[in-house]
Amino acid sequence: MKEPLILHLDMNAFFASVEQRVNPKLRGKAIAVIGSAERTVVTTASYEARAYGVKTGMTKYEATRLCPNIIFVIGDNKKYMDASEKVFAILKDYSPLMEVYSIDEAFVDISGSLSLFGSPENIATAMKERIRDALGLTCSIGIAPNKLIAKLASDMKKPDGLVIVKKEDVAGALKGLPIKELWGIGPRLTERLNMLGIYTCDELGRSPASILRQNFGIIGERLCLMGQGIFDSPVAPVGEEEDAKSVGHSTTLPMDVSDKATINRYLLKLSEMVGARARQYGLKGRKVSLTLRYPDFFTFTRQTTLSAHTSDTRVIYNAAQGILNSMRLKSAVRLIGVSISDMIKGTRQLSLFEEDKKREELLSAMDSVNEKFGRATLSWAALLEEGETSGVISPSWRPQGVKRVDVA
DNA sequence: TCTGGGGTCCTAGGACCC
DNA sequence: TCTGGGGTCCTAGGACCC
Repeated sequence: MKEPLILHLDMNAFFASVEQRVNPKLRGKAIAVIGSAERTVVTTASYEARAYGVKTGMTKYEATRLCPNIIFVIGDNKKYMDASEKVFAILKDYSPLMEVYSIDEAFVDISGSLSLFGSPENIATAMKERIRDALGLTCSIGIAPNKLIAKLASDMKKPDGLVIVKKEDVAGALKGLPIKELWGIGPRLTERLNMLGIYTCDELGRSPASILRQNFGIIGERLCLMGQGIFDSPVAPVGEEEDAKSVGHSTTLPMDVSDKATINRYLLKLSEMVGARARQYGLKGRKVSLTLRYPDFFTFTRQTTLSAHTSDTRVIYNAAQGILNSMRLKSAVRLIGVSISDMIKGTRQLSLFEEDKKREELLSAMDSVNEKFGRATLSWAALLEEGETSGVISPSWRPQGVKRVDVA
């Protein structure tokens, strides 16, 4: 039986590095990739900007205060998707067991790759060289007996790091390590564990499973094992991913809006984005959720269950609108979101009624145009009419986030 | 000129049925 | 005039991740 050997790769300051590659004027400069022109936050800061303390999640105002010369770049997910795919293609050359974890992270099970490619060091070094040659980008790699420790290891040295934690060194790596460093232990769990007198991973590993189970239920036992560096979740290779369990889009409005007609236009836009993507995936959902956020950031969700699964824009829109009409808004809203869940694989059954058939043909025609010319090219008439007169949705309005997932 | 967007998983409580 | 409990479905919210 082979020793399990898992590699985790994490691209360094990915979006910012891609922008610096594409535009030489940005190289060596403090830049931050942001989501949109206004009401946005830093998505990724370049290392030059990080030196000033600029971090993900900061507002433009905060970033500028720390680093007056910072250059803001509005993100272009297509670029990052392209770079991402090239990176993953390289990784796949070293093992078929490659799991894409996010746009800039992947796990590779290299247990069976050693006879072909040599030592773990050789494999990691080769990957890094090829990524640098092909894309001009650096990454950090961690190699360990499982995903948990591999992810920890890739985080230990940045940028351009390579850290290998052997089986016999796992306990040493966890000794004295704050629990919040572990994948899956966030601020809330850290606080609750601290209250039990548990601060480090080795303390977590030594804690009685019964105490943890009592306090954290089903995840208690897992926590104890994680503290010991035990984690048996396998690498789920590309092509064997599960279907999406929900599909949603949300947007923070350029300004707070209380007018229901305006909110409805956004609902229609978001419903179309959700429906289009669900149809692209061949999925249908039976629950429709509406998320709203007030200016004070109070955020809440209301959902409704449909009588049948759908990916039809109109059905999603009507459901979202129904939810909206059933409540009384306390104030203007700053964010609107629509999502569908409780999904099934869309069975390509023939419509019973001619009306439905026409609708489906229309939807599929719209999708193919959207594929070619971008999401916002075609829209519902109501949206365009209202949008022009009110000016709230400008013709250049582009849904953020949709490209990240949609552009192949 | 405060505070993005896309997800997964788990829990808790109420309705309803047997 | 009281007593029960299991199971499912549904909604809402929160923790966590990138």
